Formats: sequence, structure tokens, C-alpha cells
Amino acid sequence: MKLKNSFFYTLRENVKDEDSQSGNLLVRSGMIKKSSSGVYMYMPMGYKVLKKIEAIIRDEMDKTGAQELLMPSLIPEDVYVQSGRREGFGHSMFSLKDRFQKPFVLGPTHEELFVMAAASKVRSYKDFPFNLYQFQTKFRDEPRPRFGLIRVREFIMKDAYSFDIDLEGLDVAYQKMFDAYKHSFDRMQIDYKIVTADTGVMGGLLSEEFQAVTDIGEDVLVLCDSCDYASNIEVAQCITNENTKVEELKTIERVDTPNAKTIEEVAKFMHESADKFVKTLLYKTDKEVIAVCVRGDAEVNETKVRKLLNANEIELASAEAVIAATDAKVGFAGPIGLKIRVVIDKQVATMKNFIVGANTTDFHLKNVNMADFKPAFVADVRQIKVGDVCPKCNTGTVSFKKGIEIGNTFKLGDKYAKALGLEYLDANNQLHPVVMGSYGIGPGRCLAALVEQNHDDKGILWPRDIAPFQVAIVVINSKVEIQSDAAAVLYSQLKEHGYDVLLDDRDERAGVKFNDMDLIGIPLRITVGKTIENNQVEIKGRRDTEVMIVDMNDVYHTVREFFKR
RNA sequence: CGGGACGUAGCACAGCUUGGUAGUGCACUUGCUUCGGGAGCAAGGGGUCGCGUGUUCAAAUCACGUCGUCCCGACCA
Repeated sequence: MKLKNSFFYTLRENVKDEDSQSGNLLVRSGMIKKSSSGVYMYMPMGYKVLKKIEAIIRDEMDKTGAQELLMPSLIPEDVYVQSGRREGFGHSMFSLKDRFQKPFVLGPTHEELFVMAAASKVRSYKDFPFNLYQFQTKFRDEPRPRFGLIRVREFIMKDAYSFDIDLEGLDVAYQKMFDAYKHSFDRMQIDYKIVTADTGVMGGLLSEEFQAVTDIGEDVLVLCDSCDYASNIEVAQCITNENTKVEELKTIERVDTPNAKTIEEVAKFMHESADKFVKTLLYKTDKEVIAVCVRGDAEVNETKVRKLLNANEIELASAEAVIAATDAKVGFAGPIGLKIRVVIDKQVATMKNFIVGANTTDFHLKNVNMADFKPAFVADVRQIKVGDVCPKCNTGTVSFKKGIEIGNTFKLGDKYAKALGLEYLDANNQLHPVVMGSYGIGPGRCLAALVEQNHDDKGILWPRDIAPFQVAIVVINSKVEIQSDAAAVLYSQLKEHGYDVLLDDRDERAGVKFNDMDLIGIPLRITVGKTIENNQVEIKGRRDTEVMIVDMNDVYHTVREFFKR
């Protein structure tokens, strides 16, 4: 592409309404523009990058034998009511009505429609397996869009759905997708981790997330320093190795602890360390108010509690609800004598002679033991911490990294087939529900994550296969014929060899062109200037500081070598 | 949804306290000079001051409302 007369612009300053480096660099480089909160335009250069990412994913998908199709975004609301997900999505689904007042939604994900599509074909076990995918716009009304393209309300997703007759078939299909995802992200040169995750609103048997590692990531990844354990913190299990051999004291002691509400305050007041305490937190789910007890120095993992209770929603109970359940002010809840059900963390079950709230304002109880109350559940409900022992190898310790979810794979099982009646006949003429998997990648998030991971103070550093152009030819003075002629020769030559080449033939000063090419992150720059009088040009990698002086006749060779390394 | 901040030219901002002519830098147009890391000088073009209502002789400026954007939290594939 020749830059003169093409739609291209850059901004010299950051914009104020972008809160991430990737968002700002993408806006400044003229690749995207915000149209409203969490909704972006892709400008030609940005769209070119997006298409390169899509091309890699499409190539890997096609290699697995999956078939591409295209679904609508506008979907009758009833489809989600039937699958039972209308409620689950709640306000995050954009909904609207047609002129006859019939309710529609803008699809946030497409399991339901793919089930309907599959139903057109599926009759017999002989119809399997197959895998369908699309690149299509999704709509999710996020409460708080942020970080440029990371958390948006309208975005393109590559979503794929596998259909099999049984779990063994699903395992095969899943592995194929899993490998295709790894190949895709490897080709994009994203720094990523694969972690096990919560299945959330998707439901099903297994969820694994592909997480791009960056500081602005919204997910916490738990990684082991000695084995390959990797998990989203939401579902990271905690091992309880405590082995207390202390004698249980039989008498509970009531202690006056005026105004000491937090563990920190009570611990200080009683001169005991936090791990001698059990803290009791009250949660409100869509079903009940429930108490959750963890050791004083631990935190509750709400995802674990929600899954344990099979609830859809969970939040900390209001002060009124706490007072109603405990007959005490907030800060004095304990497991003894509560009217509501109690969940005890496994770690607490190993403790002896601990201290709990007395369910009486300003009082705590000492020397409490498990025998003193009846929990509804004893389960792993605490949050893993940095330095905890690895739940997989039980020898290493875990550390945290932040990640952006760029892909997610789900073993759905027969949940959707059952809800929507997708069945097939087996060889014995028996009906069975179809077994499904679903697999998503956010190309826009990949793009943003790549910028987060690859930039410097001058701009973006695109990986070779993602860059909008691989080579930029900068003509120092396009009015000098010998320069523009030489640039034109190189331009055609490199294009003939299959390179994506940008010719900066604008009537701008050299500094402007250099800065723009650095900003938009073209991996290799060829400068045609004064040295052309000696039949030489300059070649410089975006990440390099050294400039190579190369004879015109050796340019192609040098470019080829550069992209080999 | 709770708390907070901000809406003035394409971008970044000043002006608002104390009401009276709408400004600066970048970007844009023209001319001259300059020309290898975001040029200089000169002359220009571009703004319903987010929107509405009110107060006032007079509102970018004061009051109320509303919409939008951003931040913290809640929420979230």
C-alpha cells in the first residue's frame, strides 16, 4: 500500500478516555476509534491486523475439519428462554422489540442457534462427528467496559461447537480444538497460559481458559513453581495439610471484646494471631442466606461457595440480613447457635480451640471446636494464596500472574441437547442426547493483548505475522527522483516476493515518517535517502538499534534473512 | 447499581472562583524558508462552550435537571 492518498492518520498525544497502553496506542496509531463506551470502529490499518489474526485462527480451524458458517446476531428472545439462559445472562444481554412488540436479543454467545442448526441434519449416529464455527459479532452489555479492546460491549468472536454421540467422541473433538488453539496463539506469538476455570453461565463439565499474561489482566492465574499446575484463582483448590495435635479444651469461654469487629481488631485486643480465629461471613445467594467460615487469615472464594450451593448468584449479605441472622451487629457472627446453614472450610475443620464470634454484639467465644456446632457442609471454600502449597504436586508453591482471557474451551456435555431436544438414534434404535463442546476466541482481545505485551515508548512492536505490514519503505524526499524511483523498485520487488509492504511516499519530514512507522509498529523499515546515490539503502528492524547499510541488489536477500530469524 | 470526577475546535487543555469580546498548543489551509528522528515565520479556516430549564439586562461561567465519558467498587464468558 502506498501511504500518500490513503486513509491513514496518527495522533501525537494520548487521548484521555483510554485507560490502557494498548487502547491508547491503538487509538493514537489510527487503528481503532471509540464510538461509544465499549464500542469501537476498526480503521483500515487496525482491521488489517484483525484480519491477519482471524486468518490464522481460520486456518487452524479448517485444518481440524471444522466448517465455517455465519449466524445472525438478531435472535428471538424465546430461544434463550427455552435453554434456560435468559435469566442467567440477565442485564448483560441487549434486548429489543420488533415493530410487532416481539422480543429479540442481540446474541451474547450462540450455543442455542448452533443446536438449532445441528437439528437440521442430525438424525442418526452416522451423522457424527462434526464441528461448526463462525466469526461473528457478539453483544454483551458489560456494566463497565474498560481497557480499550479488552472489555467491550460489541466484539467479534470466533466460536466453534462440536457435536458427538458420546463423551469419548467429545474428548477427541475437544483435544483437536485445544491443539488448534495452542497452534493459533503460538503463531500469533502471544505469551499465554492455559488454566482450568469455572464453567460459569455456560455450564458443563470442564472449562479451560487461554490467558494472555499482562499486568492489566482481570483474571488471576495460579501457577506452580515446580509442576505444570495452572488454574484460574476462581477454581484453584486449596490443600489442607494442617495436623494439629493439641488437646481439645471442653469449656467454651465467653470473652468481652467491645467494638472489636474485624479479625485484626479482635486479634490485637486478645493478643492472639489471626490463624487462631475463625471468621464467619454471611452471604446471600438466590436461594438463601448462609454463613461461611474460614480461618482468620484466609479469604472466602465466592465461586467455590456458589458452586457448592449450586446457586446462580452470590454476594455478601447486607448489614440488615446479618443482624437478622445473628441477633448481633456486623462483626460478631459465629457458627454456634446460628439459625441459618453454615459452610465450614476444610482448613477450619482441622483447627482446635479456636475463637469465633458469639452472635452477640461485642462478644467472642474462645476454645471452640468442631463438635460445638453442626455445619451443613465441610468443603474447600477458601481462596488460595501466594506461597500456598501446590494442589497438584503437593510440593511446589504457587505464585500469581494476571491474565486476559483470549480463548476458552468448554466440555458442555448434553446440557444444551437436553434443554433443546437435540437427539439422535443409535445402532439399536435408541434415542440419546447429543454431546457438545464449545470453543471461543476473541480476536480483538488477542490484538489488544499483543499490544500490551509488545510495545515500547515509541509505539507498537507487532509480531511478524500480525503486523499490518511486514516492511515499511520510507522515502526521505519523494521529490528526489532517484529516491522515489528506487523506492518504487523495492516496493514492487518485495510485493512480488509475497511481502506485505507499506510505501511511505508522503510529503512529510523524515522524522514524522520515522515516528509514524515506529508508532504503528512495522517490524522492518527500509529507508531510501541520500545513500541511494551509492546504490545503497538503510534497513532497520523495529526492535533493533543498529542500522544496516545494504546494497540495492541485496535488499531482498536481507529482508528474507530478517524474517527467518 | 453505589461512590467520585469530568464534558469548551479533530486531539490535549486554559477560561468558570468574582456573569459582559471564546482562547492556547498540536492537527488543518495558503505563502516563503527549511528538509535524515514529530521544522520556522506569516496569514487563515474551523467551536450549538454536551443538552434542557431556570435566575439575570446579560450565562461557557450561577442553580436545577438530563445525557455522555472516565475512575473506584459491585458485576462479568
